[in-house]
Amino acid sequence: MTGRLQARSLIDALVAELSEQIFDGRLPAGAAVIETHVADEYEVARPTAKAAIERLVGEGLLRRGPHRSARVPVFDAGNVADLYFARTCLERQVMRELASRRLTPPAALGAQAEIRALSGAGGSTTAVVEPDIRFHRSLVDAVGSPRLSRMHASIMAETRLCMAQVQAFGLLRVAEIADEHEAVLDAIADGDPERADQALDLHLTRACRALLTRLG
Amino acid sequence: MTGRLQARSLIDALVAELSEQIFDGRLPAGAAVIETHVADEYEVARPTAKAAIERLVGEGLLRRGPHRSARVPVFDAGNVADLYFARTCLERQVMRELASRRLTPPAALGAQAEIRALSGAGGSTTAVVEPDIRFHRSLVDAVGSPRLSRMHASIMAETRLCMAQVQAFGLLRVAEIADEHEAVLDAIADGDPERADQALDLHLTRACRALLTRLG
DNA sequence: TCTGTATCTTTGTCAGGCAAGTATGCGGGA
DNA sequence: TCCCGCATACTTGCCTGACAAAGATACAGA
Repeated sequence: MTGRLQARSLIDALVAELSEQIFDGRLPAGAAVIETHVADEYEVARPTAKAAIERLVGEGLLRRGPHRSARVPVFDAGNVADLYFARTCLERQVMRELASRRLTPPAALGAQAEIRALSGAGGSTTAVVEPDIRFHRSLVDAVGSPRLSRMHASIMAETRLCMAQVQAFGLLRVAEIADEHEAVLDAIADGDPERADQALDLHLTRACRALLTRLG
Repeated sequence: MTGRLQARSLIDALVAELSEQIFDGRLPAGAAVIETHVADEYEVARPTAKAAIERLVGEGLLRRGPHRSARVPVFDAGNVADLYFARTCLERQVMRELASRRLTPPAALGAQAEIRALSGAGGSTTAVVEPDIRFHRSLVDAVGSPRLSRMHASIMAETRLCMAQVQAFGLLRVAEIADEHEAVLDAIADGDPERADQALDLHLTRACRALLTRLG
């Protein structure tokens, strides 16, 4: 948990703004993010824009080579597979750890409850993305490792971008997601690392496969 | 594997130089790394020094808050524990994966051979650090996930810094390290994920415990 | 002793500019 | 017609120099 008060520098604000544009598609896949344009648009100096872009590159939300403008990454099949492989790697071990401690974090339960509610209401499927991410994040955070949380956050940022890009909302039924989450939580509550591991693996494998079929 | 040819910008060179200074202790734990000093020392402009420092902060080799100078992090017990926890998380899953594929990368075998040779010669124990890191890195790289390799590289950079700081060389016998590595490789070659997982867990747990006892 | 203030250090951000590298379009030669 | 080399425009890498703002420090006063 970061402090309640957060000093936001100009660069921080720019990073946040650009992130949002990337996530909601205003900056489409493959679009060039040019330092001078950003600087003009937000009325900041070029070094400020540059720093923000470099930070986004560091977080994986933008890619660029030397002397080339940064671009919003386009996810191909290999990229999606790698993203989910890395994510699965992290989260499987986390589930094992949580199960061996029988630790079901309240935040995860809350997020799960929200997803359940959405599945009943049959509301917009895009609305499930946010609590879903929160569910996974709260599980990872529960093990209490700052480094692990940081790595996971980075992976999830990319995941979110990937989902937005592939327009993956509606590919999976909300009820299925809720059921799979439930299975993970049950296994953790039972203190069964092996089952928790497999339940999570199934959950992510399905999600990944849905994305891959959409990509062809 | 990155390309054979690498365009090194000034900032890249600075990052490399500062990294070395941090690793070999010329910049001791807690030392402040001040933008203007770096700029003067290497005869570059302050923005250049700033960019290099920010990159090192991003890699975890320096820490800093807003309006405060960057500092070489000091590792306390909690920090070491977290570092090894995150590392173990990653590597355990990797070993499982490699074992299920029966994949023993040649680079890992080479590094292991070097360590064996050192254990026979009874040479300087500090010399084991480099091949040891190479051993673990080559295993992670073998799964072929760029993201995973990147995360691991970041963790290992911190690990190296931590070991240098605690002066952990000589805490463990080279022969023991070699034996533990051998156990991991055997389990992978046998296609036994469970055993590979546990062999690696033991290896890292021991290393971590050695560091922790040194810290008191 | 504690507190408030003045000063110094260091970072955040800016403006403007030159050099170097990359992409693009055009014209000439095979 | 197609391919190759060349000139141009665009973009980034790095620079100098500067001012404002935030932390750190030391000192004087209550």
